[in-house]
Amino acid sequence: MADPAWLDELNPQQRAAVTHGDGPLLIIAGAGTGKTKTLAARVAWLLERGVPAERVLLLTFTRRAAQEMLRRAAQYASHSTRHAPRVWGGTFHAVANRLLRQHGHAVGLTPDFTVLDQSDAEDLLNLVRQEMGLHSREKRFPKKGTLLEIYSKCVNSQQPLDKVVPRDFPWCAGFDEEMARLFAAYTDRKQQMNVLDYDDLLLFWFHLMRTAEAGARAAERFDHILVDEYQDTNKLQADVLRAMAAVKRNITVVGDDAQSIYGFRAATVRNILDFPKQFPGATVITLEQNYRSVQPILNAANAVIARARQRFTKNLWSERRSEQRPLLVSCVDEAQQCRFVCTRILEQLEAGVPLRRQAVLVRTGHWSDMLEVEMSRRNIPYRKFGGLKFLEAGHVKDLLALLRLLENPRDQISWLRVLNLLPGVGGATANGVLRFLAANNHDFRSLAHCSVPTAARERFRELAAMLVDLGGVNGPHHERASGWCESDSNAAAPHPGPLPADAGRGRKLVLPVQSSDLAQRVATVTDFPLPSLARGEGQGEGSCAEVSTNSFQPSLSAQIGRIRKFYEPVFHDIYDHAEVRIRDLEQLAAMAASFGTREEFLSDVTLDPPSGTSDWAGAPHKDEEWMTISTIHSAKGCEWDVVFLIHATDGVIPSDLTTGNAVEIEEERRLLYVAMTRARNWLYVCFPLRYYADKHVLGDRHSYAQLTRFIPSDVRALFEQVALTLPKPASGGRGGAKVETDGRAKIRGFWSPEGG
DNA sequence: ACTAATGTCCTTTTT
DNA sequence: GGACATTAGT
Repeated sequence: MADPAWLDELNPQQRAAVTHGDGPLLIIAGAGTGKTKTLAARVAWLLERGVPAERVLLLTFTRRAAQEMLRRAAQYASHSTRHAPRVWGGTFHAVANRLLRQHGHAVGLTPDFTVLDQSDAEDLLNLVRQEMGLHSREKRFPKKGTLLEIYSKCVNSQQPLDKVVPRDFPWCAGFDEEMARLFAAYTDRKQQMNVLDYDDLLLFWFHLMRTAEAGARAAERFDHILVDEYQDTNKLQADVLRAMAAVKRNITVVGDDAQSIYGFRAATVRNILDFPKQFPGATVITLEQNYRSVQPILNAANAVIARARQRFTKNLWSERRSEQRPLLVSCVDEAQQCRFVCTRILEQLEAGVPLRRQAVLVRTGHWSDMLEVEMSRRNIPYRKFGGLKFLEAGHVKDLLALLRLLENPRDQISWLRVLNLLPGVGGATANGVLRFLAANNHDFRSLAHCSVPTAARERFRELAAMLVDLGGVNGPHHERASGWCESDSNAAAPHPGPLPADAGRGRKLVLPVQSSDLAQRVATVTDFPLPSLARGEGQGEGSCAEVSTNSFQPSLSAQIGRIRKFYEPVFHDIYDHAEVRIRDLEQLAAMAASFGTREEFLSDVTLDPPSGTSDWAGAPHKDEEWMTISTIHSAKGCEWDVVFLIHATDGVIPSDLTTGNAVEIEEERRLLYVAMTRARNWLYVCFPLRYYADKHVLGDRHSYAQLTRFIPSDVRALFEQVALTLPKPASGGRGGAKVETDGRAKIRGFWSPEGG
């Protein structure tokens, strides 16, 4: 077969990677070496060679990356590659979600599970913790966020508590026994609720692969597996992959150990370093020619990473020459840093670099707060990625909770959130209602007979009416004792992770509720099945057909419309600034319009949350000009002509919050490396010398900062160094900062706090 | 006995 | 500004 013409666009290493035949392949692809292009071309090449698109699996770090790659694969468009969209593409979690809805029965799952996002998982963990009485101990028990981190790290690294806690959470020592019990209870509760958390998606996929029949079928399903960003996978993911590739061994992984920045999520650089051992006979190809950055930027970046240990040595080089070295800008304080960045952005814009080709990068979301104010003031449009998410807004979560309830009436977390919306309802009443629901097979119709305090009565009635209107699916299907159907194979064998041994068996639904008068009363009023439900009593014996006659589901938009009819009056009662917030609800509704089913929408929203505040509407923003503000993590895989890294101080990079162990420090070094290698032509590394202490702390104290330790003096020499100073307060406080090495700088609108 | 309002601490990175 | 603990109020 003749090679397609587009192969000529590739350099020899890229071409070797793209045209690699069968067998394991590791591509070490440095920053900007055409990794996306190579992977996309390989997909296209496989399709050209006649591999059916649906037998190719492309695992990426974000769904967006998958889409981009498949779009590019389709661009190498011969007739056969137009099928690229039929390739299975997505994140590990999204693919797990898809596979488990189809084959989950082999590990005791029914296809109607819902997925908990992080905050839901934390809330559930907290609920269980409280019920177990672990919150009131003499010594302070770890908080929910920490608990979930610990749990998650155990699962994802496949290591037991007593190994993880001393190493990564030394301050939580001494609670091992309680935590083990807590995590077991948490696992049980998820079963009762018919929900999976993020980690479960991987965990159950892993166990699916261990079942004889379904595991073999899953492994059979794909002829080729390609994995992007392999350096950011964890042990559990690697185990899943090994099982998926066990039969055909056609696995291609691409990554750069120097860009591994997800250790906090249990990603381990060992996966990529050990790949040749894990897959004996693997071909290793290294891509070193960088097509992105000018050489002076690479020189600086190479110098930063040169001091890291344990890596595939590679030195990036570029044909893009330039006289311009990256700039190292020391500012007097944060305010000056903001002014400098804004001014330079506008200068670059005038010089012909559009806003979309410029970006500001920060270590954590809040470090751009002051800059955002300044940018708004100067009318510089921007979008922010990473940091606070749209989904975390209370009112958005409310609406989603209502939607989830319809999907999975046993979702306690959503119930608690929804019930707390009602006036006069707190934890105790909510618990009572939950108990009541449990006793009535979670049938919405039973709510009509549930008593609640007077203050809540009217709204509660409206809620019940709404749920009954929309909740067609509510019958025997949901009445199995645990919602995890009988396991047909007992392959869900226990392992170091917290999957319970009895995952497949039926489990009695017992809600451990603190005894409270009201809860007892509410529960006893109707602690018997309602007449209309009696037929559903026998453990899941009702046929599904019987349910479906009752389960006409209105369109998703109609459902949301009906929900809003109930929710918006409530919403106005409890939130300030309703006018602003209501737009979010509209956006949510607009977004949902493009989804077919409720399940798809909910899964998508939890597995691939919109990353920016204005990420939702999509098309309307197409033509607008805006620049990017992003966390370094979210900037992975991106590039811009001009990049500003701000707050490059010690204490920010590396963060003061790291526990100080060498592994974490090394990751921070790579973070800096990732940030620097995003830049094509201009790189500004900025750092303020002085920080004003929080307003909460002692008056107007300030502290002094230093440049990050990852740019020591010998590396500094590779930068053009710029020191900004404040002007003398002669002209009544108005003036401009002087850029000592660059007289052109015109910084306007500057108001010196010291000078005034 | 519950809910709602007030007070105090800390504040990564993301599927 | 939000999470958590505590107190005031119904």
